[in-house]
Amino acid sequence: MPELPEVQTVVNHIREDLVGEQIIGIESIWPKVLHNFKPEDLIKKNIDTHIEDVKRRAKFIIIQLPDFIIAIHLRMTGKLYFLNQNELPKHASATLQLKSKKTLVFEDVRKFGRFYLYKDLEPINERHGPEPLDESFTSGLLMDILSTKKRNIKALLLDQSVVAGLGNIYVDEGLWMSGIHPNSISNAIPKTKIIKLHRSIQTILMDAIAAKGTTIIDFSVNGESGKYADQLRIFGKAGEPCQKSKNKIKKIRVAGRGTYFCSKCQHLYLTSCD
DNA sequence: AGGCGTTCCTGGGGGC
DNA sequence: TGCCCCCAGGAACGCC
Repeated sequence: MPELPEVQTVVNHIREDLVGEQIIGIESIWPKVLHNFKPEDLIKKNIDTHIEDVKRRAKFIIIQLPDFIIAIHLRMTGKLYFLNQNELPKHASATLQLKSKKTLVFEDVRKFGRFYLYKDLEPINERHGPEPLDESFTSGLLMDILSTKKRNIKALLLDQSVVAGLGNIYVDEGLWMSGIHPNSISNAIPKTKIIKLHRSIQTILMDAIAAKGTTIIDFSVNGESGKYADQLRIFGKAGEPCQKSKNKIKKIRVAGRGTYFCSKCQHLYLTSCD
């Protein structure tokens, strides 16, 4: 399940080859993959324009052209990479044909991933919170966010309109590292713990990007895959001993998601005491 | 406001 | 071995 580090890894991987390219065709093999446009709409707009930049915002891959953007969301199983054989993979949802004869393929087993055509980032910005690795995302900002809401902390951190880019894996990791029970109520968490949570989120995301993510991402020929899986401390480890307390890691359901935690290390804050 | 259920999908795991 | 059932989950949406 691609989250911020996995999306950043994809961007880092394809960016150099894509900047300066021209898109000469788009094929939607699974028609629903194009959420708000048709292939002709894109081609009409695209004559003689070059890709200016490829970047990430929240969990979107942003292909920036002079007058519009293509935003790609991988959802659960989306993969975006340059095709280097003749036949398309079994679960190809769409392809972008480039002037250099390269083909960018979007492969997506569960077909949740989508392409969006927008004038600019505004439609994405208006439904997304701050980037957790931005300078503007301070511990003070996180404190404001948590204290002004009375919400389940895991649900809140998964909410893209509150903080952008976090998903199930990195939320569990962050809550474990900062010693906060996933069922805690946001405005009951003490300040010192919020500072710890802030630092944990940033550390975990940076380490995961450095390791090229957790999810196995097939980059075609060299089959590069994320190595952060080796560094996970809590996610997917039900029944194993916690690294800190040796207590048995539990799996429960929080905010509709499978949630891993250590009942000894992670304190449940339900009512404000300061 | 916020929690919860539903929808979209398919591969894979559990149970028998 | 084989088959069926159900689950996993990001985000949008509707309902209470």
